[in-house]
Amino acid sequence: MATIKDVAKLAGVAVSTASYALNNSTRISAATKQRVEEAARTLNYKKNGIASDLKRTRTNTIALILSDLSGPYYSELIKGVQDVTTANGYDLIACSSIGGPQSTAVKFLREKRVDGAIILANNISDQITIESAQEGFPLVVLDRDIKNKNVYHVEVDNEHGGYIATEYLIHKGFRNIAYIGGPKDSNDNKKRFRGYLNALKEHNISAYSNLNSIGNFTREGGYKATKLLIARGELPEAIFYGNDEMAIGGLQAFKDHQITIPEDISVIGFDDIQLSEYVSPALTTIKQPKYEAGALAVDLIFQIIEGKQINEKYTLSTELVERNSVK
Amino acid sequence: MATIKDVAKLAGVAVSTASYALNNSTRISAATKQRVEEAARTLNYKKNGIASDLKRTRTNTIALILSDLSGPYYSELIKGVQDVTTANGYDLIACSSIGGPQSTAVKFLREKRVDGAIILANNISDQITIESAQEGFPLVVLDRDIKNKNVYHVEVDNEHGGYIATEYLIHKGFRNIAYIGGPKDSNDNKKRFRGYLNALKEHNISAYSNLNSIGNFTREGGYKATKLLIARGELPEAIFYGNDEMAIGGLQAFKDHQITIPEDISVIGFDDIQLSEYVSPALTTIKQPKYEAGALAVDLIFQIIEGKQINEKYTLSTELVERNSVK
DNA sequence: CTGTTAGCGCATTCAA
DNA sequence: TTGAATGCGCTAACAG
Repeated sequence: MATIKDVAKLAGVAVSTASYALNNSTRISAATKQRVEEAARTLNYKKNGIASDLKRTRTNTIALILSDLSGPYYSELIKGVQDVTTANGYDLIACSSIGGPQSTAVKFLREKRVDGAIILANNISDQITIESAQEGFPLVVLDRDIKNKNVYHVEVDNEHGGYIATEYLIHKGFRNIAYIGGPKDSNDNKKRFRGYLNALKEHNISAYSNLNSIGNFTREGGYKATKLLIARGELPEAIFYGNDEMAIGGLQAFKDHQITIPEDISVIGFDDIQLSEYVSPALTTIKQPKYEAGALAVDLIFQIIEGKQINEKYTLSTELVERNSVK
Repeated sequence: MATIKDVAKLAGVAVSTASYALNNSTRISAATKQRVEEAARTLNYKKNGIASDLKRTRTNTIALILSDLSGPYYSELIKGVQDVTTANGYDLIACSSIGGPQSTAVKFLREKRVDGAIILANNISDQITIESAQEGFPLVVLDRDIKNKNVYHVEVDNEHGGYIATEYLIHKGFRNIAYIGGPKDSNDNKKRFRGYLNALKEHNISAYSNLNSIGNFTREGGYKATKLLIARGELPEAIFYGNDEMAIGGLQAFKDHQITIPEDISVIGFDDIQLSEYVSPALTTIKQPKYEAGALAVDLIFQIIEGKQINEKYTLSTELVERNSVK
């Protein structure tokens, strides 16, 4: 494996000259540059990026920590991250936090292998996040609240989203509205539920018997929770599912029982995942500004890298998407 | 930022001792080890992974090169890659090849930042792939044929897949079968088309007027190609779309024109993406063994790293998934 | 415009 | 069991 030394030797110049030539420094004459490039080509020289990074004490890359590289896929959000990173001339790598402390994600978080990181991974502990955050290593968290120096936070307004979902159902004339929620320890879920309660309270409507923290944010969870609801025999007029996956599971359960949506019962979800447009009926839901969240997250990283002072928390707003699952 | 020197100083030992202690060498007494670990903790020491990698001349990580981190999402394939990588104690990072020669992917491919790479990115040129392949840097390509030393190749049998798709339609009694294809320069597309032609020829059926390389493998491309077909006025009895995305676009176009599937015309796709199960009607398609392909790809990397001799090409077979889009 | 040289932070060899 | 010394490959300050 040829190193820059070999290239320099073959070109008959000093190592530094070779380095300058290869890195497009202006201080090198065209002739020398040519010679060095030619030498590099004949030796099939490839620079060792690791050595380069070590020397410069920066990597020019940002890590995106995901709970699982194989999905669930926050496509829009990643697009936002990707676009802004590229626009700033940085590189982006994605890694998974499967495996907890042994995971690739933790390795990258801990070992200064990147210049900053964005975390969108519920399976990474707050502790690891806090331990990794340091002066000069900006960390932006997207899916939780962490109060800690050097940890910044972008979130969508889940509470208000829960509020407008419920408000919408109330405006449609429903009074008996159930909330089928996700995991108890999910921050997003808590906030959506709170929004739901607030909207009800504002209209002096009492909440439907609690089905929070039963659906687990999965399609299957939504299916089972809905089956349970049906088995109880007292269906509400409308259901607000904590996320679209659960709502889609619910749609399936209703279909199994010949209950038609939205004629018999109205359904609203949360997230606006791609699938929600394709299920039948198309799912009315709350859309999150995912692209913007991703873009903002990286933008914050760059601001911190540039030494600017920024807030430790940013909140983006949600929006109703009307489709066909509410009567 | 504390380095290992600082830790050693605080613990009152030599740097090497600190290194051994931190890396669980047996040659360090328990007492010393404790002292070093404590020092590391109080200084909030984090090792510099880059320096470590440079010294050891290996990174213990594999790169997965994708055309775009934000999808299209080869979920199953990535899962295969991920599982096997983790099982071998290696780390996995994903990076995108958007931006061509300036992309993160190329940087990782060229600069020895990883111990091996798997390429699933149509937007990376053969030339870059070939240039990057070297002794000691195994490269596995998943979406094209490259004949070159040190480049290995895992593919699904697209030709046979195209064959069984067409064969299936013929068996259902159709004679007038169109193929709507993807990009002209796509290897997968070429092979699927060839399989289509072979099946027709075997039954002495002539091909429908060529619509190959019109659909671009995108939903929108499939939509437009189908619109064109409809505008022509002479609909075939059945259509074989080069991939599911295009087929789904086609379904939409037919819906726009009140043409019902499969009553009026039969449709078959290729890939078995997640969505194909949810569209209406559910899409009959050809399933690729994606998980296996991903798993095999990494497995090959490890075999090469271990110095074993392997074939330069592996082919996996496809399978028909019957749903409701063929009459 | 080009060459000499000192580290970047760490792991590891060799002596003690 | 520990410590001193070396160098992984590269960049950049400095000198010429």
